[in-house]
Amino acid sequence: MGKESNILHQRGGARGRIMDIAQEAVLAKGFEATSIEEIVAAAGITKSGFFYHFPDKTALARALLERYLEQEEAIFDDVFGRAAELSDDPLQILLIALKLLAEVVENLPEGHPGCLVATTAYQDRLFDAEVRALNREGVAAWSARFKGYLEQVVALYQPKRPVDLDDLADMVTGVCEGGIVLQKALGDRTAMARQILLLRTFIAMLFK
Amino acid sequence: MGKESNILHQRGGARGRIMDIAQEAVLAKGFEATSIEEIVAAAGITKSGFFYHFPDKTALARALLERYLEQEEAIFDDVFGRAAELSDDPLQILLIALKLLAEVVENLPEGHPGCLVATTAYQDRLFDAEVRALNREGVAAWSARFKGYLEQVVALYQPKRPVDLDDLADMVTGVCEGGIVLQKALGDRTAMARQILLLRTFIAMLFK
DNA sequence: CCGTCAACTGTACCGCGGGTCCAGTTGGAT
DNA sequence: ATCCAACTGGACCCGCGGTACAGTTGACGG
Repeated sequence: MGKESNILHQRGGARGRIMDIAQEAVLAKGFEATSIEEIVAAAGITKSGFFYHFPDKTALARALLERYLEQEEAIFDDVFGRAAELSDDPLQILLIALKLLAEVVENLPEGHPGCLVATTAYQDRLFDAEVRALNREGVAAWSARFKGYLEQVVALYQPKRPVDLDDLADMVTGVCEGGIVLQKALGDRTAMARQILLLRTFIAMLFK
Repeated sequence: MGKESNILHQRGGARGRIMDIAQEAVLAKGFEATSIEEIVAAAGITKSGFFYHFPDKTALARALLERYLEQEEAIFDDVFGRAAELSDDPLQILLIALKLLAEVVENLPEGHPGCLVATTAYQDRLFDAEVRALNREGVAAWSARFKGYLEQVVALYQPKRPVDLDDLADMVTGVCEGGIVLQKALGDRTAMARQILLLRTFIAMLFK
């Protein structure tokens, strides 16, 4: 039968399109509420096409989370990489990176669409141990990254108050996640960026 | 404290039980994934019994959110009320209240079960404008409360850095929400309390 | 020019469960 | 004895996840 020609169809194949559509829907409605039928309708394929790419719906969930974690790592690599080109001082790098992160988030046209880690955490009884482990390790990797930067900071700067570096590293993730919830609940697309910048102020205050 | 719902179990009947069971499931699986059949099975009633209490599933969502917001207001009233009995200084009251809040959260046996506001925000396409408005106003009310306390603080204490009071008020909510996500994702029931205490440290640092 | 393979389509089917409708029952207060 | 709130019972529709499998299409290598 004649293929409906959408330019998007040609680029990247159906698998990526399925995942893009599914991710958007999952972040707005939850995983169970996102039906395979609506995904394939929006992707311009058939149900059979879906099951060619994913053995079942849980495989889609796993693939979404894996891809999301990779994308986030890439964003952090980019932001901290750009920050490291602008300064040699670990504290400055961290503060610049947080500024850049706030900018990245603010420049998203519709605001941050939501974090798959948060949705997964709030629906973890839907998923198997593998997906839950993936989520746990994803967050742990973020915290480990931030803790690494913080350790470089405390090697040079004495914190004004005693703080647990693990908690502070977790707070970077936590403020992002909380900022997204605020943004979605309040319908205010600038909330997340403002929360990141406020955390940045606190970190600046803590070390100088 | 949630004891009222237990009383309701014995006196009133199934409505409170339905809501308790539904809330636990919604916070662990999402709204759509929580089936009416599992709720009524756990509550020991029939499907017809459910629809006697709620015209449809969305009415359950609205009732859950309304009750949740009231319960949270009661917790904040309690925590800030107890804090106000221990000091007359607005900053001390705020710091004591945050400490008490961390204690309340830490003493929950299974950790914080999750925030309905966050689940609702992450599934808002499931709900109508009324539920979304309820969620927005609930968060706005929390922020307004915290901003009120902060205004009393800045009337006496000069912040060490310029901060937007609205953003700081939002951050109390945001850190709680982010802390819950961390807790769920990491499987660490102490994460939320530690995040609240770290925010407390930052606020203390900001004002003295 | 042919064969192969990946990437699908088309069709038929199953079972579960959300949701609707409504008629009937029960136990406690008045 | 009556009334009503709080249910029960059962029939029904349909959307959706998932299965099964045969057929189609177009690019590419030999």
